[in-house]
Amino acid sequence: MLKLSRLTDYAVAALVRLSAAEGVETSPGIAAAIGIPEPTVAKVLKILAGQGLVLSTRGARGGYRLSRPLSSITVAEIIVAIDGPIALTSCVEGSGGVCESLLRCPVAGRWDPVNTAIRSALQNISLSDMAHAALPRGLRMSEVA
Amino acid sequence: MLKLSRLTDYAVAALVRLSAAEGVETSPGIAAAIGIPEPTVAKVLKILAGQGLVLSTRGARGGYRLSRPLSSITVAEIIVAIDGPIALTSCVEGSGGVCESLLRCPVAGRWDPVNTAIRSALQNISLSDMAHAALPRGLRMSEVA
DNA sequence: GGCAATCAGGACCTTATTTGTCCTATTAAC
DNA sequence: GTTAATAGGACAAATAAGGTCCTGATTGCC
Repeated sequence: MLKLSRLTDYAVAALVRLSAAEGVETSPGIAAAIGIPEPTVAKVLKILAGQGLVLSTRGARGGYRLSRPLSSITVAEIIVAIDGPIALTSCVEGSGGVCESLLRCPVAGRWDPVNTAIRSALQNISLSDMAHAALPRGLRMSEVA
Repeated sequence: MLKLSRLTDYAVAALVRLSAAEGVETSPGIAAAIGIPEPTVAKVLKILAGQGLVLSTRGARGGYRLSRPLSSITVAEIIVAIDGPIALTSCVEGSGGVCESLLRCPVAGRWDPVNTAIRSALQNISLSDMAHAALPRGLRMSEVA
């Protein structure tokens, strides 16, 4: 169905929430604010922290805060952080495993333009675009619908 | 991992193959040509026929053929045919079921720009672009990488 | 008219992925 | 030292995808 994981959705919600909080907020606090179970939110934040999208402070009075403004975080970054590299087909995963029908496959390697087009589209949408429900820079609704 | 289903991959391979065959080809014939098990290829072809992307002829000497040239079939069409509508999050599926955290969700409905950007990107790549490993019309590699 | 080839449609089982939860260790404030 | 908080990983359950097979309908050929 070409959809992204639910965790990515949670990540966006958490980041937007963090931006609104303007400071350090704890995992349970964020969970309550966006209405998602705490353990799950904690998991997402840990991943985001590992990728450097949020900064964490441990210990009492600790919590998470954004490492940069929403406007400089792209949707592509979040997807990569949570779901891994954006590669629509296994052919381009570069994971060493070669598709067994490669020799006969008439489209071997041909998904690359599709992958790059998707990446490009996602890199041009920042989280602040989403927070404001606006269109990405340079695009008009007529070009996109 | 934001990937599309393997069946979509098979569909592309089958359609490109059908284009090369230039005429009617049977399901087993296509399966042999692209190196994918026959039952699975048959399943894909049935879906494609149902969506009008290929025309089928029943009975002896029957088979499948393209309904239009490759250049007028977009990647988006294939994905929609196999995987259903392109909607990255369940929020926008429009399936009547309302997300239970909708009221608190700070990004409710905000994925729309992302979805439209993805659709736009996929609609600008035709199967003939893939068959030739070329870039979609109007785009240069520098704009996409 | 009968036989063989071929698509149509759906049921079904198996496997892989994703979710969500929990447990233990570590860190820092008071 | 106690409490509040993150770090990291292990794990079971739920969901989705993939693949196979069976039965029925249609058409060409002998």
